[in-house]
Amino acid sequence: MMRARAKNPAGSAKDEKYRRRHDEIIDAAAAVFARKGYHGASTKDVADRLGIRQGSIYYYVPSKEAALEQVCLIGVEGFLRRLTAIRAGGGSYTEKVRAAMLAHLEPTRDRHDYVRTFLGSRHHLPPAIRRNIARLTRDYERLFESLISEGVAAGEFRAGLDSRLATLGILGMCNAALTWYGIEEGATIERIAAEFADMVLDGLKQR
Amino acid sequence: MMRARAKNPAGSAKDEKYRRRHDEIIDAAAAVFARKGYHGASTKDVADRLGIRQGSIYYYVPSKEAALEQVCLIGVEGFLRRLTAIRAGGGSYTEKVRAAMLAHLEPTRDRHDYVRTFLGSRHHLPPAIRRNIARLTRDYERLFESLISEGVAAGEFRAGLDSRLATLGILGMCNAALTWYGIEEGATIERIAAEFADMVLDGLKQR
Amino acid sequence: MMRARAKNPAGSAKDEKYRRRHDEIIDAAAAVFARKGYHGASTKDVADRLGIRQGSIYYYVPSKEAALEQVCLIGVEGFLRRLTAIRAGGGSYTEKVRAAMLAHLEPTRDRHDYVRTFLGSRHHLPPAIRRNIARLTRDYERLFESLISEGVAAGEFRAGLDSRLATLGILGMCNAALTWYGIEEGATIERIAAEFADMVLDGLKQR
Amino acid sequence: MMRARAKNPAGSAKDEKYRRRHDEIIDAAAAVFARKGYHGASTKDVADRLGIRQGSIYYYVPSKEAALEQVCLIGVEGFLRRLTAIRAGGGSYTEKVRAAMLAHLEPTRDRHDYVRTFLGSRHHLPPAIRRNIARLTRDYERLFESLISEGVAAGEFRAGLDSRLATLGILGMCNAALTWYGIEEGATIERIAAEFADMVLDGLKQR
DNA sequence: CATGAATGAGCATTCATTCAT
DNA sequence: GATGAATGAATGCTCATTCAT
Repeated sequence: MMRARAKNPAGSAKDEKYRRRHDEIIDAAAAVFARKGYHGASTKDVADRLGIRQGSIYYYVPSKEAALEQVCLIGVEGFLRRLTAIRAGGGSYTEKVRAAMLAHLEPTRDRHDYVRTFLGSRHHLPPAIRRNIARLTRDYERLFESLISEGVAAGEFRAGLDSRLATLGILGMCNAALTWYGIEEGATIERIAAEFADMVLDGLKQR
Repeated sequence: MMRARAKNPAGSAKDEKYRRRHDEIIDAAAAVFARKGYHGASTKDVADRLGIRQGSIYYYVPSKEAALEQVCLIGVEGFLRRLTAIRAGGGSYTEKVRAAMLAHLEPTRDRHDYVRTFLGSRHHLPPAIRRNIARLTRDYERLFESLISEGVAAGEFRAGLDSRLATLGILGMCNAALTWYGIEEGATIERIAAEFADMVLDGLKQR
Repeated sequence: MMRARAKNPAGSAKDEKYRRRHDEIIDAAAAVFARKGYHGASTKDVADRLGIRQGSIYYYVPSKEAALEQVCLIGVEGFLRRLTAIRAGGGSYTEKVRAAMLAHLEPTRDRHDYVRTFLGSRHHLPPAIRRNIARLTRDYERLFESLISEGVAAGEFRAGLDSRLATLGILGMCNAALTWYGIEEGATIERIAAEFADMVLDGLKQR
Repeated sequence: MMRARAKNPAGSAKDEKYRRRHDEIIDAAAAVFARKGYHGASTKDVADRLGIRQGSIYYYVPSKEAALEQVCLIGVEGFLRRLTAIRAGGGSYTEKVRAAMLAHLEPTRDRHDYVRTFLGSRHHLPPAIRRNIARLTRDYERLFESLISEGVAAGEFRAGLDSRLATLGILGMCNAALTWYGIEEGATIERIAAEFADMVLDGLKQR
């Protein structure tokens, strides 16, 4: 997954310790970026969170921007892979969309700060990397959209459905959960996923 | 409406010119805050956008933070009022939710940068104002939620619906449009509102 | 006394009004310089004190520095003249020193802010003017000192007295009154002058 | 003594180096505050004096205001303590006042810039600290005054003496020395103290 | 006569980054 | 392996000053 290191002392026993520290720093960065935004957060905030000195970060991460990149890469990781698997798997389109929504929400539980940072700060990445990540996102959206358009083609979803807008709507709905997940009481990922899926699949109305 | 001014020399004829310039500056601030985020934007960015010098801003706005406040206040303006009117008006709950979704999306068209800044940067406001605005937001969400829970009570919406989650989902879905409105081709506010309303009210599935 | 004007519209009837406004501005400047110090005071402070706009000051005064100069000139005005008169007048040296102390203190009552500004901010004047004023001060101190050294020569004051230090001590003591005059209750200029004169002339001790 | 540090990494060997640099910076601040006044001095002036960059100061001192506070605290230090000792010690009131004057003047020799800054810039301190220091000053003046009023009560000083004015006069006289100490040739602290004491205790006049 | 509007230089402060040790 | 110390560029903001109207 190409997690570049600042100054990677070759070896294997010591390397382990190095990697651990490195990951702690990225984790702290994710936490403060998620809370304050990339520009609102300082490298000192990150260092303070770990009880180390500001300069020490640079032994593990070459720059603040690189830290953002690494956080974002972890933030997007897996989305595409899992959606690909769902699409390839069995079941109706209804079941696939439901599964896709759950799959989209699960990282919110497991890598909350990473996904939040990705969503909120990815546009502060340097152009090259941003474009790289934008491509991943686009591919992901297209894959999601194909689930819907194929469902329409198969006669399972309503004809005339704008699958692009539907995709953006569903993903937007799910992404919104990042804002209040952990704050709204009793809202587990599973409940959110189920409730949202019921809403968009069957509608709010009484049958 | 309380759009406070930095130094407003009393008067009325010349005052008009002052107000116009003031509004231009707030408008420029909304634009750059929306694009770069509050902390990613500098007062120089705002000044450059107007072809004036950095310091000149301070003739019209007392601080960057105050500019954010003014932008956010314009950003939230009207949401509560219009939703209150919809709720008090006639029609089924289905019609009301549909109307509410359109009403929620319209400011995206008319005050795009303001609403985006409000959504993305309001948590950088000084505590006092942030709390003030948080209250408005909470009231708005509750009002929206009441539309749904009353729809359930009236037997128009599904029993067992979690009206809180439904509200957060619908609003999140609509807010997501701020990200890509103006980029997605052919996606007018009316189409987005209609498509989203169809989706959550009737569901994606074929009947 | 060479009170330079910014743009002096010739004439005589209107000139009166101009001069009045000019003097008001200098007076306001003296007040804020005395309270906040030259660098701690802004031209806006001066304008606010008169209810006029910041820029309007420049119609009457060419610069902040020039305002300081004018305030300082009024602050020193008269000291030398009156001390010269006292020295030329009759009476014992004791009486003359006593009179000189009162004369030195009187401007504190009548032009408090001017004298305070002079004492506290004169070293912020541009070199040329500062030197000019320094000469006045030196002449004044020498004149005062001559009163004492002549008193010694006449056998009226103690032999061995360091007249230079005595002068600096007496003037410093009087100048200190500027700090608390108007605050210390019941301390009129006359009482202060008398008390200080008693102290340095006769000493604190019982005879 | 409470000489707070900006960021003091615990330790003891290296800490010494930090403290030394910190003290150098405070010393430079005292020097430029004494010469230009708090508002007339810039942090760049302080940095230039040490041959470091403006921003580097902030590694040692949290703000310009904090630097002023530290300078002032060093400036007032010891005055109260030493006067208390003099009062508690033996000797006549005449001897005590003489000793007090010397004690008051000694810091002028040893911490010239600190005391000058204290006297000239203390009113620019933030209110909380200013009040704190004002209390110290008041206590000091009262203690000094008690030396005089008790001397009167003991019949050693003239009856009818206004001990408050006498105190303010004596201290003002001594403080004036800050202005010219180091400039007036041959005026050592001891000579100044002695001459001033002779003047106020015995008077200028021949017996 | 005075002002409204703007400027440009300077200021205190922050911050990502570097590097000798 | 990590830090203490410093830097330099940028940032928000203030302020004396100017000038067309």
